[in-house]
Amino acid sequence: MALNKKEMFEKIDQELAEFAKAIAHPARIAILKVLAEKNSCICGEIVEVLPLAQATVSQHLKELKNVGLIQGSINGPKSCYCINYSKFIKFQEAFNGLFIHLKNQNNNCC
Amino acid sequence: MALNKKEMFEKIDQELAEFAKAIAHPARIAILKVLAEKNSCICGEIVEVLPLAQATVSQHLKELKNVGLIQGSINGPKSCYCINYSKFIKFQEAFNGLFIHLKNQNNNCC
DNA sequence: ATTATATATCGCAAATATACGATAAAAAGA
DNA sequence: TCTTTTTATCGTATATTTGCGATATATAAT
Repeated sequence: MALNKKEMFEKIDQELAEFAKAIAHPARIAILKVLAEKNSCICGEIVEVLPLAQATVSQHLKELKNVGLIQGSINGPKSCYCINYSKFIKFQEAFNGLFIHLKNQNNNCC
Repeated sequence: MALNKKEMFEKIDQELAEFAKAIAHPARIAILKVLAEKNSCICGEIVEVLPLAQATVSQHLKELKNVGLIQGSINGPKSCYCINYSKFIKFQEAFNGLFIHLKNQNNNCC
């Protein structure tokens, strides 16, 4: 794989793919659900609930943060994470855009 | 990585993650768009449009087919692909389910 | 029958993702 | 100050994904 071919596609498709990748692991979906359900959103609580090591959870949190779906603030030795809803809505719109795009022409031929 | 930890999460999250993975590459999003826009959906036409080799496109088509988002029928030496809209709607519902789940409780704390 | 065309699959190389133990860093508590 | 607690990061092992050339297969065309 000499070159990263992803950059040769439309930016809008790249962004949507990036977001899809962020939620393309059940651990990250579970993390998002925990963050939404709990009032507090301390990293340690997520580690307790998930069947993964602390280092792995930290890595998943980083990925979600990199794509902008969550934000975190350091709170003494603890880290507080929560969902960035505005970013989330943006991606939901992108998804629905794709869905609508695909459903508008129903040329089922096979 | 001794064990595949993905199986330790809820099935509903696993399924959503699987779908997200299918559209987590701009080439596969582009393929879906081409299939939706064109009346015909012959593999060769997709290869022409995408900046990828035929073997690579064939592989992406296989992944989309495996997850059920598209279906294909052999038509002489050519292969005809199209979107499986019922599957697509099912996944759209799964996505919106997650979005609603996350948006209902807006406990933004950081 | 032979050739051309279209697509799937094989085999390989390189890149990326996943997972975790060990350790670093940073603040709270004793 | 020393210890404990909490989290991030480093290093490493393994798995998966991505990409393509070569080849196999199957049909159409000549």
